[in-house]
Amino acid sequence: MATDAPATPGELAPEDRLRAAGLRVTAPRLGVLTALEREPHADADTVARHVRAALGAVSTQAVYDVLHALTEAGLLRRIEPAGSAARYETRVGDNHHHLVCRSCGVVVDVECSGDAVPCLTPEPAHGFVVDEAEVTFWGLCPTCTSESKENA
Amino acid sequence: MATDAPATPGELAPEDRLRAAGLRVTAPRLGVLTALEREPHADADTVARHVRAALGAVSTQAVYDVLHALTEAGLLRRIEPAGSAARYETRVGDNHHHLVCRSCGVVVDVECSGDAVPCLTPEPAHGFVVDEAEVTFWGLCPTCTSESKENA
DNA sequence: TCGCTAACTTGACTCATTCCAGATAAGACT
DNA sequence: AGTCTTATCTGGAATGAGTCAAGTTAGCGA
Repeated sequence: MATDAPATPGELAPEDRLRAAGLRVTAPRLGVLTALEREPHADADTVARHVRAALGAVSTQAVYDVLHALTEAGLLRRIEPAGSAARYETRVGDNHHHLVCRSCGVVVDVECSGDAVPCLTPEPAHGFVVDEAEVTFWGLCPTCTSESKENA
Repeated sequence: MATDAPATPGELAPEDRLRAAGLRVTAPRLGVLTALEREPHADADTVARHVRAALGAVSTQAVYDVLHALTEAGLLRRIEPAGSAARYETRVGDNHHHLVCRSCGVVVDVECSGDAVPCLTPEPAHGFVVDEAEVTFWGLCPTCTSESKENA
């Protein structure tokens, strides 16, 4: 069997992604990538805890530095749902959106409906040069829905 | 001429909107509503400055309380574009979206393309009960676009 | 006009994140 | 292997947005 198979078929392993982006391969960086593959949409603190569990001591600074560097390099995408700290994910490049639970804050990916990009261009763009359309769906996750029913 | 005509035709004056929502009419609340009608998409701090300019001393806490109460009551809508503090607007009830400048942070309203609501329902909602689709367009405003051209 | 209660004041406090700056460690090109 | 850089570490301090708590003020219905 292959060692360290990439999480997503067709994608490079963490190490190779770093190299491809012209970044040095370091333990904290691999740790951050691995942590986010294991738990997508984690915030900085959660990532730090994962990385520390895997590698031992890693400074908070280092985690923030890595998250910034990888986001800058396009290996991570940073999302910031209203009301929660910044979260990161390794799914980049595709146009997917997010579904956020108002109650527990959990975030799940949703594909952009259909294969076309529906809302990518607002009609009269007010002179803006638009480069991205971000769609966030708000609601209640299955767990929180059933919990609120119980209390009703 | 009518005194204190509502800002939007067909809408109630700030005072009446408060009463209609079952809220007490107080100077800070009227100040906040007026400030946001004058400058939509202002953050808490900007609102506080406007209100103080109009009324004299008003505590920061009062401004936050008012913003929360009015948001709760449905008189304000809170938006939180990534990277900036929470902003508020008095346009509620209609399904409009936002265009945010990556450079200067300015926010402008965009109508939801067409009259239908395009992206309101993600297809397989993963069991979520979705109640809102928030669309944010990112780009450069006309001013920042021309400035970046000059430096090129 | 009175009194109840919602709304406001003050001030301390949390939390995520950033900045700083010198010292150390470890990739990677030669 | 050696050197040059780029990352990371320690750890302290600062920032900005927003919250908590307890006491005071004032809207508004009776």
